[in-house]
Amino acid sequence: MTVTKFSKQRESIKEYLIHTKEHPTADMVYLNIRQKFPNISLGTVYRNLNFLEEQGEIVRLKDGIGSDRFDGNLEPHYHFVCRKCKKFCDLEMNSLEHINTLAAANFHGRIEGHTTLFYGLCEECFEDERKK
Amino acid sequence: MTVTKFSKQRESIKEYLIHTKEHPTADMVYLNIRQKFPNISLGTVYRNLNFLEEQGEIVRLKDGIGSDRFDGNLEPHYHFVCRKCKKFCDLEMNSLEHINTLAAANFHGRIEGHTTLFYGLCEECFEDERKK
DNA sequence: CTTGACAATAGTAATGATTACTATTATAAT
DNA sequence: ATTATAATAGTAATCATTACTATTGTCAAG
Repeated sequence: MTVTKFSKQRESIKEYLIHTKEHPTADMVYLNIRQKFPNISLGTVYRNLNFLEEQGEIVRLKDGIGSDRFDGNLEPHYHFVCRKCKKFCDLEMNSLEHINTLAAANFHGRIEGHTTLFYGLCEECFEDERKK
Repeated sequence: MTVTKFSKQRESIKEYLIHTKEHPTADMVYLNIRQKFPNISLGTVYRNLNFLEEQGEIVRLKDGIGSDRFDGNLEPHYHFVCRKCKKFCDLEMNSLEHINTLAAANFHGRIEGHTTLFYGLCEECFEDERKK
C-alpha cells in the first residue's frame, strides 16, 4: 500500500473544484491552476483529477460531446447540456432513484446506478428561438 | 442540395447494423465489413456512420468508457454497461419520458430529451461475485 | 452505349483528449 | 541532516476521430 503525500498542486485543484460551479474540463482546470502555479503540467492535472475521482473526492461528468468535466459537488444531482450553445449546468430536481428499480425489473444482473444527462435549449437559446 | 449516390459499402454497413445486436464501435464495424470489402477504409466507415446517424437511420450510443457505439434499432430503448467486464446490452423496460417533465419543473429553457445509461454487474459477473 | 459531373472511396496525414515515460524535485519519516 | 519514495514538469506516445487528396464509382443526359 503506497502512502499518499501532500502536494500543493493537488490541494489547489481540489479547492478550485469545490468552489467553482462551471463544471470545468481538464483543460479549464489547467488554465485556472496555472494562474497560481505557472509551471504546472497538464499531465499533473490529469493525474490528480483521476486520483481525486478514485478517492471519491470529485465526480467525473460526460457532456456527451467533447472532454470529460469535473465537479467538486458530491451531492447527487443532474445536469443539462444545451444542444445549441453547449452550455452545461446543474438541474434542480429530485433524485431519480426509482428508475433503477424499473431497469432491474427484467434484468438478471445487478443495477447499481445510472447516469442521466438532459438536453434541449438553455434559457438564452430558447429565447433566441422564439424571437425568430 | 447535394445528391446522395448509392454505395455498396454504405448499404453493407446499414445492413450489418440492422441485424446485429452487439452495439458495435466504429472499429468493430470496420472489422466486420472488411470481410466483405477487404479494402474498405476506416475513414469510409466513420463517414458513413456519421451520415447514417444524421439521416436518422442509425443511433449513436455512448458507453461512457471508450468509443462510441452504433445501433440500427431505432425503437427507443435503454442500455446497460457492466462495470466489471464492460459488456454493453439492451434493457427491457418502459420509456422514461416522465423524467423530462421532472427535469423541466424548475428549468427555464426547454428540455427536449435525455440520455440514460444504467450500470452495475451483468448476470455473469454478478454470479462470479456470489461464488466468492 | 458513351460521356461528363461530381459523390464516394481508399489511403494517409492531422487533430484533440488523454495517458505513459523519465529525470528531477518535494514530502515526510527516521 | 539523511534518506526513501511520492509527485512533479516536460515531453513523447496512444487512441478515437476527422480532414485531406488523388482516384474510382454512380447515374443522368445526350
